[in-house]
Amino acid sequence: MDFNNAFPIYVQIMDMIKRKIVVNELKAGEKLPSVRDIAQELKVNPNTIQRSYSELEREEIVFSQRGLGTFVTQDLEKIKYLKESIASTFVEKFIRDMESLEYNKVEIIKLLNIKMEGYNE
Amino acid sequence: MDFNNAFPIYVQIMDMIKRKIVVNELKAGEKLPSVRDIAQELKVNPNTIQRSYSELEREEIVFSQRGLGTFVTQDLEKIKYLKESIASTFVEKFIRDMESLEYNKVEIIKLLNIKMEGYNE
Amino acid sequence: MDFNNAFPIYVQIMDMIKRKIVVNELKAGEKLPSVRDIAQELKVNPNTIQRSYSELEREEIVFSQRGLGTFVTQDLEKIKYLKESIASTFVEKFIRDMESLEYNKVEIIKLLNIKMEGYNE
Amino acid sequence: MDFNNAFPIYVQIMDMIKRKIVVNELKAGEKLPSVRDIAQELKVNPNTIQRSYSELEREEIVFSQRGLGTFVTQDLEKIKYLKESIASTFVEKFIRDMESLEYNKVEIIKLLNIKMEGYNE
DNA sequence: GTGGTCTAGACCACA
DNA sequence: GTGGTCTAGACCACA
Repeated sequence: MDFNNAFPIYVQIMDMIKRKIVVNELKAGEKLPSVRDIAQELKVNPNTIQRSYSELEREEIVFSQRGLGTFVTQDLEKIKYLKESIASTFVEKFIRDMESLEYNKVEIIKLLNIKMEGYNE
Repeated sequence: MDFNNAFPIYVQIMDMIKRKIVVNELKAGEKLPSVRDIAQELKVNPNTIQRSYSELEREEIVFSQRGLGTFVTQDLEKIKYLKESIASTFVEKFIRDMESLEYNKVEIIKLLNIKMEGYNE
Repeated sequence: MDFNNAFPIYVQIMDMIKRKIVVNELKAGEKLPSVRDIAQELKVNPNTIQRSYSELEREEIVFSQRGLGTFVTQDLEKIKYLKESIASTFVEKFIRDMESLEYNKVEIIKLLNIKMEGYNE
Repeated sequence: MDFNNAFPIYVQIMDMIKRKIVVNELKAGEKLPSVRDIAQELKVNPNTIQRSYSELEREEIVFSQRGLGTFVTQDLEKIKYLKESIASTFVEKFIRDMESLEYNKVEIIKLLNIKMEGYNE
């Protein structure tokens, strides 16, 4: 993972963890790596990871237990909702990009269909 | 305009100019700002702008005339093609993002339609 | 090597490297001297060599690998083609020169034959 | 005309005048432009032109007459010989270039023929 | 160590 | 004034 400076690093780490959660790479109730481990792996300051974890906890996507660690929420509805809201930002970004090129609704759908023609899934 | 460090500045400037060209903010044959002017405006070194302009010239999106300036190509087909290829990268990025969330083709189109319901255009 | 001012230094360096490649002095896949080494040897600024290398990479005659160095292409066809196109420019220049002296086709061939009489190869 | 620094300017001017003589742009016996005129036109120091003229006189290609000016030689044989020796340098340069690419006699003639196929003259 | 990018500043060619 | 090239020197990413 490498960071860009468009967003704070702690936000980029939050996004990475959210992505792992919504694709079940980190399962409901599963323990996240320790702050120290992840800090070492990503070569960032432990305080930065701590901040990511606290914000995720504030968003109720993870919860921490003193002396045990930090865990993915057990609330499957919450995870489903998280996934939908991430998808939502992708969709909105895409529409904004295409409209900045002055493509209209019909054209956007058409281009998307053409590009996905090959895909089965 | 502010730069992130995910891509070289000269590439980000190229992208900005391309965007202005495809939406006709910079018209076919129109003179671009001088290297020095744009450098001052964006607070980057003139060499960096020079690099952006040279690369754009290599891609035949602009052409430069010594002592006169740098100009948008006169080739409308070229501009049309540029617009389509930028749109193409947006579409591909979007599909990749959605698939990373494990959405399939039908779901992607559906989400897009829902989000664009409000739009008339 | 000494430079004349008819062409940019970076172009003259490109030509020198191309010549070495087509006569197998630099073999397919072989590592080129580092930017810094060649800069010191030719007493030009590393940025100028960097420019030569980038342009050669754009022409797909060399490829660079971050942290490892810059290498001659592995594509023997490409090298063969390069040799032919350099030869082509020599032939064209020669014809232009001779025609500027108002020699015709038959005379050019004749003069060339006379001059090469001594050669066996 | 623009100069490169591979050869002294006075030599480059000599070459230019020789070329004009051998293609009859400057005819046998014709007056050359005055040193001052040509100096002004080429934006070089009159002494440089003077040197070119003196060298050309030493080579008996021009002759000067006090108070009248400098004139192309009347000796047509001399001009013919000059033309042949210039052609000779072109031929030799060409052969050297092609041999540096490791082309042999047969290949050189062949390439030349191919390139001149289209020409009638 | 190796290539890649960027700034600062100079000078040139061309109009 | 405008683009083009070059030097000097810094810092970064990657191995």
